Amino acid sequence: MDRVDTRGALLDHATRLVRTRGYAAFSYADLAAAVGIRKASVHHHFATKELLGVELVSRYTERFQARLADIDHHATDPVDALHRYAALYREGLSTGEACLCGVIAAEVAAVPPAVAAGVADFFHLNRTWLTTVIESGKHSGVLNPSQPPPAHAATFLSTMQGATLIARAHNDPPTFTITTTTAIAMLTTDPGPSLP
Amino acid sequence: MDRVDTRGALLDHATRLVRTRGYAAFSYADLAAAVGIRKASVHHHFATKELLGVELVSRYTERFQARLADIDHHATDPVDALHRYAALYREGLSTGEACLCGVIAAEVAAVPPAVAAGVADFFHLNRTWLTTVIESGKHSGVLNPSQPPPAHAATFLSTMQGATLIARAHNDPPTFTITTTTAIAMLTTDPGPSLP
DNA sequence: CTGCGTCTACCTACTAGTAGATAGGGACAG
DNA sequence: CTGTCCCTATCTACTAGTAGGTAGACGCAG
Repeated sequence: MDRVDTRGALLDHATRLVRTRGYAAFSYADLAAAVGIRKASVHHHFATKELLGVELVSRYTERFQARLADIDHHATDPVDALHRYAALYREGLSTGEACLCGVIAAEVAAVPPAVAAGVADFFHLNRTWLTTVIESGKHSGVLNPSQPPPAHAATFLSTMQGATLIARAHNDPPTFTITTTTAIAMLTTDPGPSLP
Repeated sequence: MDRVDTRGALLDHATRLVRTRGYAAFSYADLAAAVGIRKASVHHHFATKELLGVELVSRYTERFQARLADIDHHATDPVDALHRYAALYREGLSTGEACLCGVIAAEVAAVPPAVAAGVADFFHLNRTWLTTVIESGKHSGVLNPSQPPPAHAATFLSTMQGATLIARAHNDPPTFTITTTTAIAMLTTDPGPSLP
């Protein structure tokens, strides 16, 4: 059969399930029902939940990376890039979806080590990209980081991840926007060491 | 019976389990084994998992609130208060424990509504307390928020929550400290509107 | 006719939750 | 002081349902 792309549909629905419910709280039965096939058929495509989890994270990371490349191509300056970056997290919020890796990070002790490693890679990738953006903003003068760019990158990433979870808990996307706008404003207006 | 405080021991162990594994990924069997009684005896103290979850969140919130009151009493100034606030999150990190409410927020769609409501209350409480601290720091001049204090409070809370999850995913508490120190530094050195 | 995708049917282990028995302690009546 | 009654805490043994995973058969396309 495979008239449409069953494997892709499984990955799509599994991604949505994990991003809303978490890794431990979604099952092959949920996934089979969502896609419209039997549980055993899911196992045909992904023999174990761990294998599915690893692919989920790596596909998510690849797609996220592609979005970062888009930002690199289209952003007018580093400030615009940070706003576009925040918009990536905001996208899923309207349907109750938080960042796949942020969700899995919350239950890191309950997921297979290979899945946890993929999540750590995702965070590392994001910190690296943000460091580059902040550095270029510093050099061009549109950003005024008072601390080393890697420290600001870690902080900005943390803010995005936390803001996503908190805004979703309140079902309140506007608060997410206020939070991210504030985080970006703090990077633009900071002149360095405090004035005498 | 009840020679020692069984109920308290159950709450202690359940808190630890949720903070490391998440809500969905811990079971009454785990909890019973951890405390050293049978599963049915856990049900004697907490009839349903939802009841246990609600009490877990409310007890955590009460204790957190008490810690905030301690900070109010002992902090030398608002900057010190923010450092002490960050230390609250850092405490659990050495044993792999993230904020109970941050963890549950990640799987909010998979927990009973009453539990999710408790988590939302926790976040609200924290935003309110942080707003007060930032306002007093603004008035005394040790903090220089460029945005309204409530916006900074939401941002700072998001940063703490995100930093906890990310630092734990990397098993890297030093990164947590860098992140929180940076977040506080950004509040102290920001002079307001950007310079011409 | 081979092989892929799907199915039915099943497995074992575990889930939350229940039923009913047992043990000990405290209150109180005689 | 003793016997009875109730309450709390625990236990063993169970339920129905779900978890992830497996075996083997069917049908269809190349």
